[in-house]
Amino acid sequence: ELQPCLSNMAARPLVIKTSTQFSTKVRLLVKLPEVDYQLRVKITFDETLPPGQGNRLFNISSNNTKVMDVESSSGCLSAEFKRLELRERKATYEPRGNQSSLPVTEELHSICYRGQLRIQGLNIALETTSRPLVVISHVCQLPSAWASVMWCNMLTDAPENLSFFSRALSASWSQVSEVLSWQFSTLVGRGLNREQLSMLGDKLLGPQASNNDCQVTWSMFCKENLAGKSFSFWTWLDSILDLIKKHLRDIWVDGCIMGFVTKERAQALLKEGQVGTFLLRFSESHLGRITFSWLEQGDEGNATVHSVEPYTKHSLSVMSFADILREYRVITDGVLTGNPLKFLYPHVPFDDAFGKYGSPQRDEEVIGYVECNFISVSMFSTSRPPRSPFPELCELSPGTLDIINQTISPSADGQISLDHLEWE
Amino acid sequence: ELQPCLSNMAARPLVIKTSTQFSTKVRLLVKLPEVDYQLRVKITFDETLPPGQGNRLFNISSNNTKVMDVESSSGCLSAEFKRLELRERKATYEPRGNQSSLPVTEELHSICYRGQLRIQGLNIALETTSRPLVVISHVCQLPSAWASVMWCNMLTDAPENLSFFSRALSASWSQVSEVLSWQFSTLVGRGLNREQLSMLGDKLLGPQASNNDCQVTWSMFCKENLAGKSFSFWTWLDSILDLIKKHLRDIWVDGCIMGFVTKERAQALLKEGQVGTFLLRFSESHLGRITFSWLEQGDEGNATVHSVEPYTKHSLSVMSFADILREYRVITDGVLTGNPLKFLYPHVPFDDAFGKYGSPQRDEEVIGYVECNFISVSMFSTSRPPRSPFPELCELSPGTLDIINQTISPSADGQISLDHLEWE
DNA sequence: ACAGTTTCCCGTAAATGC
DNA sequence: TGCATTTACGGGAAACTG
Repeated sequence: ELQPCLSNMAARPLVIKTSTQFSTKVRLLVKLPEVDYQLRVKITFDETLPPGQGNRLFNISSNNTKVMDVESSSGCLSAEFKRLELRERKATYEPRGNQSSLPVTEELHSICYRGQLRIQGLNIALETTSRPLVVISHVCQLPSAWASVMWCNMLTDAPENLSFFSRALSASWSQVSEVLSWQFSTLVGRGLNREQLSMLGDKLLGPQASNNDCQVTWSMFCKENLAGKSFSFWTWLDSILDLIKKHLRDIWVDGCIMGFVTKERAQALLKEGQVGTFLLRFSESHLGRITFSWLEQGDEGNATVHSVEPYTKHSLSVMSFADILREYRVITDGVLTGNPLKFLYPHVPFDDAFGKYGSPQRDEEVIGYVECNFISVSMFSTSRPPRSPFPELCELSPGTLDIINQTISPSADGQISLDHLEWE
Repeated sequence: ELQPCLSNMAARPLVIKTSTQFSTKVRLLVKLPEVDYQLRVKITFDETLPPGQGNRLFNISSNNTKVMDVESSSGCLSAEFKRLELRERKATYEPRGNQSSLPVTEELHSICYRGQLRIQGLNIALETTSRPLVVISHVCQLPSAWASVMWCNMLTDAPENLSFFSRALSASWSQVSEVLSWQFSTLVGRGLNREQLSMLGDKLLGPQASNNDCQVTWSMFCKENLAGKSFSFWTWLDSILDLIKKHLRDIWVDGCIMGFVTKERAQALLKEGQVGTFLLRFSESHLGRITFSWLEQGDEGNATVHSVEPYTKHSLSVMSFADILREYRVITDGVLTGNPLKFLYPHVPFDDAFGKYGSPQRDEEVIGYVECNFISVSMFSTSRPPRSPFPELCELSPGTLDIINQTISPSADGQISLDHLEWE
């Protein structure tokens, strides 16, 4: 009865959330003579799953049988199953948590499609299986689930290997980087360039290893925390994909965001340019944040690079990043100075890069009110910094602090002292 | 079998959302001799509902039977039904939308509690009914539903009157104002004072009528739009309750928010005070917003009152209102001037009122970054206002505008011109 | 106690019904 | 078509569960 696969399917729902609707489609790739028959297809979930592995079990919602129709676009037979839903089958007998059990986002599942075709006296069984699926119960599991799907599809063509992650294969950096760039292309409309990928490779493997196209293990990619951080490489990168998707799509597509560049390299690049040159970078120490760094004139000819505290998704929901950049101001000792952001690295005048992202006109007149906006400001102070821009002084006694303040205040300006701080 | 009610219930779930869990409790108010019996109570939904009214019908989730237990606190018998859920029974036969059908938030329902008690040879049927309930399918219906519950409980003690809203009674303003103040007490921790209630009464009925304790109809309270607005009195008031609950609780409880005061009255009050006096008012033209108004020195001795564009829930989610007030700045012709908010009306120095609401310490040091905050600023300009604070000039030809500007700019400062604008 | 996982439910958006 | 009402589901938080 199990014939070689005569049909195939458009793999779409690679990650499925329980209690959430999804749909799937099978297509018959063989043209049949136009005779009078019905081809009824039935889907089942996890038929081929090896039992007793401690995997979760799911019931698929009822509408699991369909008659294939002629698809108008391609002319071939297809069946689309809509409004399907998975619900976990709480098995009291076979508890989860056996020895081997993987995290849920590495547990692979599949949909099986079966049809019976009776033609010219022959009885042909048609069957195919979806690509591996990951089933999650909450969107917060989606990044990990997506990583599994990516990794698995990158390294194997065998849809039936549902225990891939019990011993996940490694991938070469060139494979990984291609997949990453492709993710950016498809999800946010612009891939990653050589410099951006090189920074990512260094981050994942270190500079030597990524040049030599070393192997990236699944664990390095998705499970181990980055050095000194509390999140993995993919968790970090995915948080940035999400940030771009929600708040930075336009300026990302236009290439205004260098983004993947270390603090050291950003500093070096900016120091080559003229005062007022700036660039946009994703935070490496926090998830889903972006900052800008710019070159500011110090008072003895030695220009220094500053960065603002990175903006979160929530900040950007109040004000677009382009508006934040346009309206950014520094207040030094209570005096408002101009916007220090003049040239997007290397030499693009601010308005050439960001002029087109005008803040949308307010939808209604607010007659009678003083108009009021949030703007993003940094307070610099030459004497008594409001929230201790001199963290190393905080532990000193008040007396000592007074002496230091007195020493600093006559000659220094606020920006010089910032020179001594590290920045990310 | 229908005996007089021997039991009563703690009415809690006055508004129930479909597919969302709720619980309810019945208590037996009569002490029974301690004999060996079980008192089993069953709940049903909408038993007493008059049929054929076009009302929606609901099924209550299964756990509808319970044995009463002795409650440790009171010593009386009670049964708590937990994890109940309503789901609409889609009746294909009796469609909704009959002649009489009310909006869903005015459709009253009830839970019926029934017990059978066999004691000393007697067979006693116990029965009681909940207070009227409103069933909604989405939280956006909650304000209207809550209004119905309030109104109905204010005007009738008869729980069985489920068609109350087919001809809703009116209430006197004194009844309504008591209920409103009580809403503020219980929901946000501080009721409404005489001045606040008087403003609300004027808004609802006009000044004469509210002084004479006129009648407020259900329609005026909840259905008709306020004059010139696109929302009803209750919709507006509820949006403010919600704003306070989520973002202003502390300063509301401390009485820092005058809140309910018309623009004219605020203006008059502030003009009595010294320059820098300010007060906090809820927007009357938009839902769930708050603004501040302050007295600013004009340049010819005639102080004027300004208000900023009201803040929304979303604005306040970025920065607390106390912080917005503390950091508010005016920029006049590119020059930063100090915070104009000095004294909370009538005479409270800013820090005495708001000093205690320090912005919470940032949870982590952001070493190496220039600290950066949003602050709320207004740009005043003496010559060319950026986003037309002079709306009445917009229609003039550019040439005329130039002439006017030239006339104004030498002597005027930005604040004088604002004097001519209405403000809310 | 705790981490991985699921459930609960508000609030935005879209779909549906009348 | 427009308005009233419900459904869908992301995301924060709480509950669950070994």
